[in-house]
Amino acid sequence: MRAGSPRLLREINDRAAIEALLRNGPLTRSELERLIGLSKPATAQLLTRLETADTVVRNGLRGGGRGPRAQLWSVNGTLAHIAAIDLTPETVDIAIADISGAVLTEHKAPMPVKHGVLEAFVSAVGKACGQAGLQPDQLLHVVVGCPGAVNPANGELAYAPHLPGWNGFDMPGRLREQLAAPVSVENDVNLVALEEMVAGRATEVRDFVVIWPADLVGAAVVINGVLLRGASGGAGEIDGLMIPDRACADTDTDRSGGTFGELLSNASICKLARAHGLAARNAQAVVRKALAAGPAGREFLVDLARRIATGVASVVAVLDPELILLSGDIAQAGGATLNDLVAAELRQLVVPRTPVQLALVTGKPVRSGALHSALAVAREQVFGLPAATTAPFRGPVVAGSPR
Amino acid sequence: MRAGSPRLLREINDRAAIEALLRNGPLTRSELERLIGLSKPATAQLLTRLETADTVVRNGLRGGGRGPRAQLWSVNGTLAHIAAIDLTPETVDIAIADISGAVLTEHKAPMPVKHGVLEAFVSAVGKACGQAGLQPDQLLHVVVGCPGAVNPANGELAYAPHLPGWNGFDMPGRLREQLAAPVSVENDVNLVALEEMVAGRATEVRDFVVIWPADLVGAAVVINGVLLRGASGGAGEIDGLMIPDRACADTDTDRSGGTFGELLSNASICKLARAHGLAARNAQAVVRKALAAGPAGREFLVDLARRIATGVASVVAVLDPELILLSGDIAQAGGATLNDLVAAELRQLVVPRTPVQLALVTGKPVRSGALHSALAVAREQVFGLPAATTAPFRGPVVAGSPR
DNA sequence: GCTCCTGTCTGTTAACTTTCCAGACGATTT
DNA sequence: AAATCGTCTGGAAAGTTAACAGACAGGAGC
Repeated sequence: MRAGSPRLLREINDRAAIEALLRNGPLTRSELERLIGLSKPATAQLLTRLETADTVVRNGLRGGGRGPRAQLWSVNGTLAHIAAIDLTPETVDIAIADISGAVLTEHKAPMPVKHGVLEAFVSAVGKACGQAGLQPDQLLHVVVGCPGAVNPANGELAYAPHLPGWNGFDMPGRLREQLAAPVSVENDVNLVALEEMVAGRATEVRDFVVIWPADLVGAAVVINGVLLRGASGGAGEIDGLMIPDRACADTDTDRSGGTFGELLSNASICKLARAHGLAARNAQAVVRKALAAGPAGREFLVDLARRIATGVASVVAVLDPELILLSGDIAQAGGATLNDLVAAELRQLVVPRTPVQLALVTGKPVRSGALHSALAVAREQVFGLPAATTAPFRGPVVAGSPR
Repeated sequence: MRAGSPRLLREINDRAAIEALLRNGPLTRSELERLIGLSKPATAQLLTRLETADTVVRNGLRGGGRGPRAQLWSVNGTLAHIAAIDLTPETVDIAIADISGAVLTEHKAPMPVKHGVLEAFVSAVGKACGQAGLQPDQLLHVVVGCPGAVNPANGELAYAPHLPGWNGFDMPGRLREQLAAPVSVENDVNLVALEEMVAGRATEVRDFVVIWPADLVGAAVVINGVLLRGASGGAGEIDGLMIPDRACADTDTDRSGGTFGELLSNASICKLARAHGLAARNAQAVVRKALAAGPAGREFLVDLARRIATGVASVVAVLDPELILLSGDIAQAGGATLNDLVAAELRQLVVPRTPVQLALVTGKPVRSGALHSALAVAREQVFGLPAATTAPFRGPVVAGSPR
């Protein structure tokens, strides 16, 4: 720790004011006073200083009460812009926002099946930027959420990415080069977790895990309010976890050495369903069918829950989190029924009584999470604000809407 | 974030000075200036202020160079005292230290087999305090390291504690009552991890896991330099982890559903050894014998390493830590050979190439870890210093030794 | 071997700067 | 008339730069 002169106080107070303005939208001077705890003259001086530095701007007047109309202030959004991108095998979904968090424009485009993905991606970003009146190289930061995880050593997508055409090269490096803007690539489940922490089920919780049972099982781990990425970007990559098959129905699996991913693959789940007399073309459909069917369906769901819970048990044994969130197509299809079955099975496997809930997936969690992630990077760079999401964030400010 | 007046500067600077003095032992004013970055008059004023508040004391003079002898300053150790205790089924090992980290006295006593453990414990603490010229109720904080983990809900020891006589009541509560001092009870493996982070193999690493393969498998998880305890104190309690038995030799285990602890129990390891033609009365002895034996011994060690690595793989899949440390009797007995076999097996199970090393267990890691833990609590209370061990700690100051 | 000078370091004092606070005052709006 | 906004004035708290007196080691000179 180092000591500081009065100059340090300035920095602390400026940052406090900027953070308050970002969080709580346009504010009058007196509101800002109360939020950051400075006196009237100090706050006024601070605002004029930040205004001449172009950091804050006047944003209308607040009337209504007695006395003269108060000046409203907000952070100058045009200081910097960011892009948040949800990249899937089928589509790319782009949002351009300014540093205040206001979304300027959105753009969605299909991705080609195999060749030319990079070109399609870059042109979609270019189009989105154009709609916002920007060039891609004016973006302060770009966050791309996609399946898989980037290996920090060589930048390649690892952990069995389901993104055809994106393998075998330094993905963030190539994007950075093509867009002439800083790019970071983040696992999609991690971004969902970020979003759940910011505006979903995990706002009151500091340690939680999002589990994504699917053809490619993923998980995101949040410890102490900070997303855990892992030494090689592989935290939460539990697809390869070796777990025993504890399903009651015999589906001929090698009971001594299945991976979590194998046990929850489409094929394996459909096989399990057939053993219970159910048939459908994929896991999601099977689960829906089982919910509609009677006792046989329930038995299948119990077996499925046992498989899921056995993997979740490993996570709970290692981390003992405050909360487990289930997300993804299968969990959504299974709804509260499957969720509760997993919770019940989990209780029999581990000592902690960790609550299991369905993730609150509304809207576009991956893109939203990417937006928050990019904003955190940009705000750290521009304002020196700490990027760790500690205090609850009250959601982005909508452009031009005074509160 | 809140803003601050000049008074906040005082607090920041005082804390910086106290931290520098705690870390780097007795310092002259000019050394302190350089460390915290204040000017000469400000530092001098700060020291006289802290001296009149009894927070720092003069600690001899530094001669040798030109000019007058410089005054040495250090934190007033007598401000508060703490106790660090290593509690095992057989013995209790107590150290009393002051807030500067100087150990005033040590005391070790045997524990009774079944009855009267509480009384024996309290009397041992009383004796240790007496040697230091204190009463137990003068202790600002007491940290007890022991096997198992305390359930925060009711204070009872959980996770199959191997501490006879300590079950079925609110352990920290009862100790607090008997000693009339604040007590916290911490898992012993957690304290070993803390010690490895402060002065062992993990000083350069922020995310690591200590694995303790034994009759009761434990693990300690450190994320971002902070020990993870878990929502119900159960983080790292991987004894109950469901893993398949991947040993080649058939020992008649239920391949579909063993727990990690069952596969590494004394009985199970001896059975595995017998399948390889080795016999001894406990796991530690078997491992030693296998090291001495030839190829058959090696085959057994490979099988043992497969069991250990399968459990470790679950941890790596969830956390992707920078480092895995093996500790405890079995790992010690197996030495580098077993360590390397585990590392090799682990590579076949997971994507990350997590290094596996033997813990650097010298001296008394549990008691030492308890000491650091108690000091962190005391320093937070007395000086308002943040308790998270972020910056590397350079070891406690030995009583009365000027540097 | 002794004395004295010099350079360097310690610790203190004084004057100045930066930052914030308390309170007063005029202007504005209901 | 009452409340509120924005600004102004004087002062308090904290730190910085600069200068000074005193202490001590080392070397020069005898």
